[in-house]
Amino acid sequence: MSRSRMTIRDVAALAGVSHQTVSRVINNSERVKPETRQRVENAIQELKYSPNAVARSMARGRTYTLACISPNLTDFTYASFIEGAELEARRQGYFLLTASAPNAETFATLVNQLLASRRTEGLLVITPKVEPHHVRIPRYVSAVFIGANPKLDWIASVTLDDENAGYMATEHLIQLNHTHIAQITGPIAEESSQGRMRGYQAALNAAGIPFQRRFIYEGDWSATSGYMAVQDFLEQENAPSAIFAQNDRMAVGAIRALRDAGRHVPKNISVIGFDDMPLASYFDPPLTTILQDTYRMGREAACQLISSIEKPDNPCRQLCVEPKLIVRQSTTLNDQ
Amino acid sequence: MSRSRMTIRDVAALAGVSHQTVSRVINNSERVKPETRQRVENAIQELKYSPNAVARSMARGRTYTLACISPNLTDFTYASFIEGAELEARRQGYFLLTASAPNAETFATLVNQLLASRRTEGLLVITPKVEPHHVRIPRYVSAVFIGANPKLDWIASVTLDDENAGYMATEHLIQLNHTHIAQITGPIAEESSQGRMRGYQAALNAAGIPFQRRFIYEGDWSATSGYMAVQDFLEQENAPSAIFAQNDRMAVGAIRALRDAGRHVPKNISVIGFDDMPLASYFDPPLTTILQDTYRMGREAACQLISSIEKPDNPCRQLCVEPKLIVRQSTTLNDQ
DNA sequence: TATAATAATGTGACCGGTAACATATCCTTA
DNA sequence: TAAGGATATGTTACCGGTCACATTATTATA
Repeated sequence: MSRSRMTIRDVAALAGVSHQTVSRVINNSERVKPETRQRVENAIQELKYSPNAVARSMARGRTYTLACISPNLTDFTYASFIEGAELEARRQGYFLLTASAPNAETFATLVNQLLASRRTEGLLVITPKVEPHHVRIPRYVSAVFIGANPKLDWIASVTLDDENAGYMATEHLIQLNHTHIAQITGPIAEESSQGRMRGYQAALNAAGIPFQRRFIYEGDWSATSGYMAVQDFLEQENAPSAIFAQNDRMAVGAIRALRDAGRHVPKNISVIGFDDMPLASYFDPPLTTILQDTYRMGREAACQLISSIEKPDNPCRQLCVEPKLIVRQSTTLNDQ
Repeated sequence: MSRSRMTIRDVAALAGVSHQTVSRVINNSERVKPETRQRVENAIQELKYSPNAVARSMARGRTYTLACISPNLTDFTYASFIEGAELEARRQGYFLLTASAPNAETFATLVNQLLASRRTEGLLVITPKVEPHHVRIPRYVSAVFIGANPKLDWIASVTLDDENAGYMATEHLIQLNHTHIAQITGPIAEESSQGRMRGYQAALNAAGIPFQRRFIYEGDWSATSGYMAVQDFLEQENAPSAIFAQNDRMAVGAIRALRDAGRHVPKNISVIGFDDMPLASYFDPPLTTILQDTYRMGREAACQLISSIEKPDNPCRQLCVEPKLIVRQSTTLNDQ
C-alpha cells in the first residue's frame, strides 16, 4: 500500500502559491482568483494529488465515518437495514463501519472502542429489543436505533409500526371469514412482539371476536418454534382455522408441521407470515405476509443520524414506518 | 458528540512527566521505570484519557481500517463472508468499512475514494466473477478477492473448490443410480459456473455416462430461471431423472416447476442445490445441497489481507476451500 | 573516585491538513 | 495622489499523536 504521498505543500510549490491557497481551492471556498485557481488545479492534476482523509479528520475534528452495530450481518432484515443505511451515508459523503455484536459484552466493548478512539461520529444500533447495555451509550453520542425504540428523548429511532402490522395481518384473516385465529409470537420480551400482539388483539376486538389465550404460542423467531407451535395448536380440540406467525421463518415451520400432520395450506388452514423474506414467494404455498420496508428504514436512520451530527440541536425524531400487506396463496377464504 | 478531549499532554502534566513518557506507557513499550509507569497510569485513569485513533493514524501513517466491497450486503452468502471477515479483522485490531457496489461504475468510484483518501489499508473484494474493472485496482494496493480468483500473482483470493463441488453433487446423484442428470448452471461467464460444470462433466466421465448438451440449461441464479429450466427439460422426451442446480434459489424454482407440472420430488425426480441457504432444510422437501463454509472463507480472507498489509513480502496465497455435501430429502434412489 | 556504559526521561520536529490572523494588491473615491 | 475598502494571498500555529535524537540519572568498571 502507500503511494501518492503528494501533499498540499507539494502542490503549492508546483503552482507557486502558498499551501493555504491550495487548501482554499480543494475546498472550493473563499475567493481565489480564477487564474490562480486554474494554476493550482493544473498542479493537482499533474501531481495526482488528493487530500488525505486522516489529516483532514485531524484538523477538522471530524471523521465522516458512522458505525453500525448489529446482532449479526446475515439476517436478511438486518442486512437490508445496513445496505439502506450504507447507501444513504455514502450519498451524503460518509463511510460506514459495520460490526456485529451478538451479546451485551461484545456490544459494550465495541461501543467503547469506537467512541474512545473517536473514530466514528455516530452510532447506528440495530436491535430487535432495547436492553440495559444499549442505554448505557453516553448521552452526548449521536445514536439512532433501528428496530426498537429506547423511548429516550435524546435517542432517535426508526421502527416499524408493529401494532398496525399486527392489525393488518389479523384483519386480513378476519376478512377471509376466519374467527379462530391463532398467533405465533416472537419472544414476548421484545417490543415488536408486543406491538404485533396488540394489533392482533385490536383487530379481534374490532370484529367482536373474543381473545383466547390458548391461541397464543410464544416462539423464538426460529422455524422450529413455528413447527412446535402448530403441534401445540393441533392438539387442542376446536383448532384454529388460521395462523398469524410473527415472522416468515416461524410461518415456514408452521406450514411444514401442518403438512406433516396432513393438513393442507391454505385449504384446511391459512397461514400469514411477516417480513417478506427472500423466496417467500417460492415457498409452497407462496407466503402471504407483511412487508416491512427495511431498505427505507435503513436510509431514514442514516439520514436522521447525519442530521443529528450536523445539526445537534435538531430534535431527535422517532420514526415509525408503515408496513404493507402482501397477499399470496397461503391464506384463503374460510368456507365452513 | 465530542467530549473527553484529554490529550497525552494533559496526562503528562498531571503525572509530572513529558508527553513522550506517556506515549511510552500507552504503547507499553521501551523501558519506563515501574514507579513512573504507575504515576502515568493513575493520571490516565483519573482523566479518563484514551488515545485518539485519528491522531495516531496521522502520526503512524496507519489506519487499522479495512474496506469490504460487495455487490450487495443482503445476499446470504456475501453477508456471511463479511461477517466472518469482520470478526477476524476485529480480533486482530482492525475495523471494517463495508460498502456495496452493484456495478462497475460504483465500484470504480468507491475504490478511488477509499484509496485516494487513504482511509483504508486494504481491500476485500467480494465478487462472483472477475471483471475488467476489478483488475484496475492499482498494484500497490493490498487486496483479497472472495468468490473469484483474478489469477494475478499479486492479488490473493479465497474461493470455493467449485470443480470438486460440482463433482460431489453429480457423483451423489450417480450413486443414487441416476444416469440422466440435468444441470442448471449460473451464467456461464462466471468462473464458479464453469468450475461446477467441469466437476459435473468429470463425474459423468468417471462413471462412463455420456455428456448430453440438452441436459444443460444456463440460468442466472434466480429462482425464476430454475423454473424455466425445468419447463425446458420437461418438454424433452426422455427427460432427466435428476437435476443438479448450481444454487439453491434455482433449485427451489425447479422444484416449484416440477410440482406445478405434477411431478413429485424426489419420488419422480431428484434435485440437488448448492449453498445451503437458510431454511434450505425447511423447503418441501428439505433440500439436499452443497455447503460452502462462507464464514471461514471470510475469516481466511481477512487473515490473508492483514498479513499482506503487515508483511508485504509474504507471498499472496490463493486459497481454495473444500465444499461439503449435505444430504436431505430432495434426492433419492432412482428405482427404474 | 573518575569514567564509561546503560537506563530513564525530555525536546523538538513532523504527519498533512485547517483556522485565524496578517499582509499585499488592487480598485474606488475624495 | 493619498486614503480607505475590498479582494487575494501568505504566515503561523494547531489538531494529538509518534519519531529521532538529546539530555540527565543511575549503575558498573577501572
